[in-house]
Amino acid sequence: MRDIPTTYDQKQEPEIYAAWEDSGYFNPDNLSGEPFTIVMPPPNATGTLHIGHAFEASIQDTVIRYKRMQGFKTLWLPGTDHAAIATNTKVEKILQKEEGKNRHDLGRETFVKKVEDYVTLSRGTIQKQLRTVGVSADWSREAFTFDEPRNLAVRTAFKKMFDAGLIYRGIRVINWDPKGQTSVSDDEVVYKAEKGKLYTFKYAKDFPIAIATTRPETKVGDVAVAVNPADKRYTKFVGQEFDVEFAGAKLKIKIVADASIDPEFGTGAVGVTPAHSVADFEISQRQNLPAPQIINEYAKMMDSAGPLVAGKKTKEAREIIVTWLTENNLLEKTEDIDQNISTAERSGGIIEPLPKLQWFIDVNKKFQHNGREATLKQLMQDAVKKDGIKIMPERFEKVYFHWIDNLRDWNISRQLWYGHRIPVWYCESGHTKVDIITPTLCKQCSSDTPVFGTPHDKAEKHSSIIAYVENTDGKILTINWGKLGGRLLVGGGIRENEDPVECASREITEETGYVDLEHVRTIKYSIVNNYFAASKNVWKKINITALHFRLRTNNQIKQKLEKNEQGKFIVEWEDIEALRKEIKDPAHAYILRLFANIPHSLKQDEDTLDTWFSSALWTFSTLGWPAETKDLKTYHPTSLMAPGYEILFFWVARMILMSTFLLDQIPFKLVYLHGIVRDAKGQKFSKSLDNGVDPVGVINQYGADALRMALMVGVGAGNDSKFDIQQVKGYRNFANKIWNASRFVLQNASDLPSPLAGEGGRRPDEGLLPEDQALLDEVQTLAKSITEKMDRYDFAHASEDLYHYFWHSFADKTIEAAKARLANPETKESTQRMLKESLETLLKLLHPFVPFVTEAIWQLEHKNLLMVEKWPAKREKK
RNA sequence: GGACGCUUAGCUCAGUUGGUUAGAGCGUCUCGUUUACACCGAGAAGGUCGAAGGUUCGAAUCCUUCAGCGUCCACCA
Repeated sequence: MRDIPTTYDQKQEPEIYAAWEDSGYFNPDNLSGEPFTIVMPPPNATGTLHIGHAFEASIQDTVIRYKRMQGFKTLWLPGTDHAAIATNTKVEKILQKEEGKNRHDLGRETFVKKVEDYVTLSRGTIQKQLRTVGVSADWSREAFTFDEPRNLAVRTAFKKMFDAGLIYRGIRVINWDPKGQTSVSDDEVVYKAEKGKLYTFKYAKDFPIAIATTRPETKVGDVAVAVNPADKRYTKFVGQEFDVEFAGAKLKIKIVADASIDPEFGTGAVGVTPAHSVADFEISQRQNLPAPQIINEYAKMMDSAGPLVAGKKTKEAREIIVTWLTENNLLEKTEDIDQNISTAERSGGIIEPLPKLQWFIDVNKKFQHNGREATLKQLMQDAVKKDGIKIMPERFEKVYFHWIDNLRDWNISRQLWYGHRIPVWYCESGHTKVDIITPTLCKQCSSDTPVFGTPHDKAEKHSSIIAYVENTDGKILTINWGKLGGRLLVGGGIRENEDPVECASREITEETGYVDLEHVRTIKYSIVNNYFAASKNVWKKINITALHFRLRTNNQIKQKLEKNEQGKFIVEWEDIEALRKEIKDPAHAYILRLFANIPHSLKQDEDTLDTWFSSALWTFSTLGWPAETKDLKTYHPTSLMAPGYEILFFWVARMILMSTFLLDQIPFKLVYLHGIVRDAKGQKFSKSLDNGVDPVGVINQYGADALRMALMVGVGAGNDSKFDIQQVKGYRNFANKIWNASRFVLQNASDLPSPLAGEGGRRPDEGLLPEDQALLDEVQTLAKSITEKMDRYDFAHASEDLYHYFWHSFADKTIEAAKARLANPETKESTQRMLKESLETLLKLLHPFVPFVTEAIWQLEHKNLLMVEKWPAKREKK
């Protein structure tokens, strides 16, 4: 009898995980076969694992493990999200609480540093927690939405869209969040039902038309009254202008006819407040009306609102104006109504529509795409209609199309400090520069003022600069450029570990790689950001410890560098003064000009990008884009995306937009939308309810397998589910059942000669009694049925079937019946073989769902990992 | 206002293209300590499938209407 403990101890899970991770099989470089890719929806870098994460991770891990066993080259790429707005808000709160300061007290740089420190501290917590769930993700490829490679992707994407005319800057009435002090996109606005009052009034006694509003305080910003052109009651007034004195403000109200007005509603006339209502702003554009702003970013009335309310909060102003209306006998009616107020999704602040200069992505603009005219909306529609993206469950496809139909231009700029800075620079002369790399000079200006010497300048003609960087290993990587004929030469074929002297000489003598100043900036960008252009499309990360310059005349290069190391000096890149001191030779004057004689310096746009802009690039920015890396070619389009349905618009739709536009590829083939995990009563988990469950605590108590089963069994795509700890307990018992059934088999079949069926040696059916063969056939039938369900992504039933078969057929019936047969020498061996083979097949089938306990058992008998065993049934052909 | 989803045993949910006595888990009850497991086994009770009407030889399943619950979208001043 083998000595195996009578209960499965989930405390060994971390050890098992370590064995998987150490095996290298999380990394597809160590696997072969057709690629199968999932890029993980990145949890917030500052977050901690909640049940929803555990659920999402379980789904993906189940798929990945299944596909890996089936022989796919599986990549599951993990990462975290910088979640600009959420993180920004979080740190501001901490700052307020601990130091009583706001971000402006610190200043941009200090604040951003503080946020980054905070992110560094908490980033990684969630990865550690994900490991406890058992995720078999390739940590070597881990990405962050706000690291350098992703920043390069963001800038590249922005520039490409800008160049295509799809990104524009303009003044629009946007959703302003006074609490978070930023604009937010339409999707980040959530409506809350509230009781409100509808006031019907006239601006002045002699004003001919009454209007209705729920926000009297905005009426001091009115410029017109709009009526339906077909409304006979008002036709005679259209075109007239009235000067009115309204609540202390002098207004000029024009009567205009606009088809958007519903004559049936209220008085059939609308007071138009262009600056503080999206709909009114549009009317004002059509009717050529001004848009005076009367509410500021802090939701306070501005001086332009008139002396009666200036400086007051909107709520106070409302009361003042209602009082004023009453006192002046202008208020005709006050009705109680149900209305929706707009709030900011993250901060909860009440949205104040304000006119602001912002960046937008134009979703309706036509552009050339593959020789055809298209809009971004069309690209998004086609991706699902005909380019092969499948959404599960299917009903969400309808939701998706409906969303696209109603989509307006996407406001992508945020007035936050933490996030990808908008890659746009402005110079004093008013030039705008959009670029991937950070420019230091205004190209338009500098083209008027050459920064380099003339081609005929002999001294300059024969000089060159070599710059090289040292990495931490003391290895030298070179970046060098020289100057020939007044043009700057940059080494195009920079080689790793190449001797700087050799490189410089080679570059110059071969006269390769003529480039302009732009390329110098590219190099500079790469150096500053620790990225090194090893060749045209390959970016390598290096650790720069020092940046060196050597100045030598061309013909002396080799000799001097070999012999005279005193020529070497170190400068800070931007430290022009240091450089000036070092460069004494007037022959190198042009170098000074390169750094010092800057015609117009550029200032970067203050705004940052909507966090979803960088998230939208996630499927390919994680694979190396914009470089055409091997990963990108191998793993994109990805196979599966499994987010919650609540981010279908925020994220899934935007990934489709970016991928189809930038790569001309769909980002993924299948979207499996999962539902929300609620508490046992069906309520959402929330801080205010304090009903949160810590999955790590659950795992510590009952094991990851139990948690995973509880989350997966019976939960279909798109369905919300309820989390009950009783269920987890039940599946912990199941894990123990697997353990003990296995224990029985191993203890009773250990004297059986290995290897077993199929693995060389005897044929599977050789010498098997018919009744045992029948049981094996039954398991095989199950394997087939499970495989079918897995291929349909029907984990709800696959897991349930396995649970049921293992417990109530294999354990309760097969094993029970085997007890007598094992005692009989006639039937013993056949029974042993049947038991062992059944068990092995069942363990394989169970592994994607309960990876730990199955692996633990497998390790009792095998050297190889169950994780990479072959799946026991053929793949469904499609 | 528009769209979608749900309503089946005490609870949580399955029920594929309509086909015999409607299933599972948990819970409840009864019995049981047989050398895999009490984190167990054997067994039992428990449902006129939200309501009404229709199609059909036959409806939990298809159609219509209604009710309740829920979600998303739009938002009218």
